[in-house]
Amino acid sequence: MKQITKYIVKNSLKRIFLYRACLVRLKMMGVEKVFSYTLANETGVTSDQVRKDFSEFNIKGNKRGGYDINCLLEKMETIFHRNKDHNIVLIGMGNLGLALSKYSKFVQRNMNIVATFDIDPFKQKIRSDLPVYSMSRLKEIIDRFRVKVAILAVPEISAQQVADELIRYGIKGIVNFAPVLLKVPSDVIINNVNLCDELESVIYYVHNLIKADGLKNIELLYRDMKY
Amino acid sequence: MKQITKYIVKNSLKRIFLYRACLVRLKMMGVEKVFSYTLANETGVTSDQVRKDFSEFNIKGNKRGGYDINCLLEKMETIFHRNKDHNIVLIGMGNLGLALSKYSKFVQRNMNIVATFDIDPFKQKIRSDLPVYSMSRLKEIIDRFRVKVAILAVPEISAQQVADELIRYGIKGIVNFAPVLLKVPSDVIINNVNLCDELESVIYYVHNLIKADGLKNIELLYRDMKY
DNA sequence: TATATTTTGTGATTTGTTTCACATCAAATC
DNA sequence: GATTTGATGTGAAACAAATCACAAAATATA
Ligand SMILES: NC(=O)c1ccc[n+]([C@@H]2O[C@H](COP(=O)([O-])OP(=O)(O)OC[C@H]3O[C@@H](n4cnc5c(N)ncnc54)[C@H](O)[C@@H]3O)[C@@H](O)[C@H]2O)c1
Ligand SMILES: NC(=O)c1ccc[n+]([C@@H]2O[C@H](COP(=O)([O-])OP(=O)(O)OC[C@H]3O[C@@H](n4cnc5c(N)ncnc54)[C@H](O)[C@@H]3O)[C@@H](O)[C@H]2O)c1
Repeated sequence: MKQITKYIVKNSLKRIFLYRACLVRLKMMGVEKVFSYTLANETGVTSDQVRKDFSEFNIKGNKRGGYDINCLLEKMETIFHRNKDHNIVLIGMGNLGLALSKYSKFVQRNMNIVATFDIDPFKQKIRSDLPVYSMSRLKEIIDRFRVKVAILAVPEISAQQVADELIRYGIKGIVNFAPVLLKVPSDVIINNVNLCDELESVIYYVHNLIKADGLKNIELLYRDMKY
Repeated sequence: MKQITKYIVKNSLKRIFLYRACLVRLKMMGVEKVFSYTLANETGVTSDQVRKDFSEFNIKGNKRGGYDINCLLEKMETIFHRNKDHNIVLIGMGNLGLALSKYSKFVQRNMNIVATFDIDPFKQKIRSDLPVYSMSRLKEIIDRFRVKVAILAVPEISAQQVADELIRYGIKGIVNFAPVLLKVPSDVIINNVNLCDELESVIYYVHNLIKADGLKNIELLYRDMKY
């Protein structure tokens, strides 16, 4: 029970994802081991940071020998519970939901959208690899597939109500695309993805960059954009 | 030229977006002024944080009287250059690109996708509010509409090459949905949106949360998920 | 007009994160 | 097998962000 109390900060988690993507690429290229500075170069962080991050997750390499890519990837799989499959539900088969339902990378990473849901009977006829159910079957499916995580792609106005329903049926984590802050119990994880904000912040930085033209240490202006 | 050297950190920028969304909502409800703790309550941060953030952007309120919502919103518009319109191009009209091209919130925030592009002649026939051009017209459109920011929704494999092209034509900021780290000159802003990672991090936190069931200060586990 | 109250704005302090620096070890070389 | 070399791993130091605490100001009240 000890190490559970230790929480992992979003930024280092994000960097770990970066490292992993890079490792996968290197592996495909036939590379078998890496040094912290290889990963650092590829991902735009410092090698210290790479090692510190690894140490945070208790990942060990070989002094002088660097890290074995296979070991590294295996360790990461365990850390991220990727040996198991993860069943997901997707609510809202509008423009965005439809795109997400067709996204093949989720499956490649063992994250399976087992079913999608929409309130609109018309949407329920969408020809797709995935079934589109009416909301009345939500509980049944969540129970059957032991779903713990949901993707929420319904309009702003319905987001809270749908979230409440999901949580009532046992959902513990939501990736929320609606631009609202959901009110949820403290044992439910919400990850808000707000694409307007993402676009707007780029515009903001670009403008400042243009105004600051000629500034030496431009990277200071947007150093947190890195990942 | 003084204040330009001061960079704004992504987190405080994100919080400002939160405050703004909240202010817009309150305004619609007829509210005219707020206190830092009102905003704090609504957005789940502390009132100190709200005031510190405001002070970072040089936003002033009235001692005892709080903040006037209209002034606040106006100030924010200026800070975010929202008095001007911003022309955007969208590259890649696949599943995701199509959804994004139909997203009405961008326009509501003065961010106009003026044209979309795809290499696939078939995609160029998509019936949509927006024109879908072949890549050969990219330079022309970027010049004509003085576009500085692009949304990149092409496959991983083409992302770098398309980014290079965009930058060659003068694009200074990219919201990149392809799961690759683009190599770009230091005066170009990249904002990577990696939806797999977003989903996976929720799964990670949910799992740890379930394991840590009964832990007092659960919020520690995912405090950086807040916004 | 004086006093109490309430909220802002910001240095000071605490807390958190990254970078530095170097001991430690494993391999390569002599 | 001793010595050099080159990498890891991690406390210590430096830096950055969030919280605290309180003076200053504006309003309400007496
Ligand atoms: N389209 C985009 O590219 C995009 C980008 C970023 C964010 N978003 C956000 O994602 C959400 C969905 O956007 P969209 O463009 O797909 O909208 P949309 O209107 O195309 O789709 C919403 C879908 O949700 C369904 N729905 C509505 N109420 C529901 C309910 N109570 N239960 C179940 N389903 C319900 C609707 O029938 C519809 O099919 C919105 O909150 C939007 O702000 C969209
Ligand atoms: N579909 C999703 O929900 C989703 C979610 C997250 C991330 N992404 C990422 O977004 C990107 C697009 O995803 P998608 O699902 O829409 O893929 P897609 O294959 O449906 O669409 C990609 C589009 O890009 C076009 N294209 C390919 N090469 C091009 C080039 N050189 N120049 C211009 N256009 C080109 C293709 O013709 C196609 O229309 C991918 O990198 C994907 O990993 C997609």
